[in-house]
Amino acid sequence: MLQLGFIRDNKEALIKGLKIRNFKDSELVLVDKIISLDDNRKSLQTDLDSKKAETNKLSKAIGDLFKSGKQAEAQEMKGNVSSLKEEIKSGEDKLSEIMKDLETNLLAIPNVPHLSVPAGTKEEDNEVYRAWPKDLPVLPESAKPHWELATKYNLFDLQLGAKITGAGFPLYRGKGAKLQRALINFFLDEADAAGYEEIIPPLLVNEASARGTGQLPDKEGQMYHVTEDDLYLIPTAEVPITNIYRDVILEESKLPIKLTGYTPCFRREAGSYGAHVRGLNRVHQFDKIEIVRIEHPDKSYAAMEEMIAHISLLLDKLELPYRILRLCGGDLGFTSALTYDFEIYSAAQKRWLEVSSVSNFETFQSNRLKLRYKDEDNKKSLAHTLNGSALALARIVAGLLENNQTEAGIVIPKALQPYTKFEIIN
RNA sequence: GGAAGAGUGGCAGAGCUGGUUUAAUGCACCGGUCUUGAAAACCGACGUACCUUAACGGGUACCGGGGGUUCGAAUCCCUCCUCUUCCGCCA
Repeated sequence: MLQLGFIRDNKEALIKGLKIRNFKDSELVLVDKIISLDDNRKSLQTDLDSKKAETNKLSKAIGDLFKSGKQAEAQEMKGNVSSLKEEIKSGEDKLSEIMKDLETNLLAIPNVPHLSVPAGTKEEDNEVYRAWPKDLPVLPESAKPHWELATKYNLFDLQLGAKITGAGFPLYRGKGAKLQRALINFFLDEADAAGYEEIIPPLLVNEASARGTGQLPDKEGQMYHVTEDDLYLIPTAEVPITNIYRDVILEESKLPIKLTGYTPCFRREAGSYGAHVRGLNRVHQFDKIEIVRIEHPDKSYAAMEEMIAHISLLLDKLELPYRILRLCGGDLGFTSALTYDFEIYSAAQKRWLEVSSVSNFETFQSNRLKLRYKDEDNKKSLAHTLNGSALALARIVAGLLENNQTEAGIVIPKALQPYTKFEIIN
């Protein structure tokens, strides 16, 4: 959610940004509507505040009269307050109505895209930020997609997952399970080495947390909802980890804050189906190591570069071909100012698979979280929040299996061998 | 799940028979005096959000959340949440 002050002061920049996001003229009137609602809010509040000040003064006077025994005068004054009270009551009703209206409209405004965000409406418009510098691997015709390899080597079983739970809940077994565990530990160790504090958060969150990071009310249908207790299964560790700092005012010297956490992630992915979701390409439950940063506004983009370097290193160590995309206005998430997607190349499927998404939310998320820092002069400002996957497992596994298949079996990259304790899956 | 108790400013902790509490007091933090420096002592400032003002300043709301009673609520009532202790269940 954007700050009202920002919208008022940067109306032109906001409208320009919304156009990058392909807002139509009919939708752009929202901005003026918000400003005029806020005007109403201000004048109404000024009016209400002065009326309340008046009643406070009168109440005090009544108390003094009672104390000095002037009952009759006190009673008379009581009568004078009642009309004022009625005006306050109706004013408050009106104010809360305006506030509600204002909030609804404010929630419809996405984050302002960073200046580097390219225009565009679809995936193909995303800009290749860093291409894979070498030739893409080519596998023999006999190469198999990962779901066939999984069956051949007994690594994971989608039918069993479906039997136990439903489609999209893979069951890993044997070396497939060990590979998962190895990747999790590898990613966590790398994050630790890069200075991120490890967190094991709750996997279910309450509504306030889901709201804090912006999953609600925007992506309601994406999350599994435990209605009995009104809790949500986390779609990403970003939610519980970032909410550590909900309603917090940090000392500026505490910045930056760097956190990481491994969690399973649950996504309903309502409405997805088809060839692109076969195997591990898109599942309801997958494992992910997330990195989260809370940064000073001046340093958030430098931090973002660091995150990109960190994730690149992981993929280099895993010897996977990858490219980095800068998302266009049409593909950019609602809450993000700038997002880079990492895609690995699956040689068997002959297509790119998204394995990581790194976003800078600037103050969009921290405004809703009420996450601030105060500087030496005690001035409070919203911090910038960023996060990225480092990395998401399911598709990494898909890529490893496919790209590393040989006659002898599937070769485990050197960097991962200390974790798997085996060099080949055969 | 059952019973009892409790939730007050960064922390500790009064107020809780409704009206000099504009939330006492202590500690911590910050500024100052003193000191070669520090400590101690003393003086001062010391929450968050919003409205208003060019600024100084003024105003409103907030004592776990929400609602109610009253001219007036930290204080009374209702409701929800959380924590502590005991019991039950349990990896």
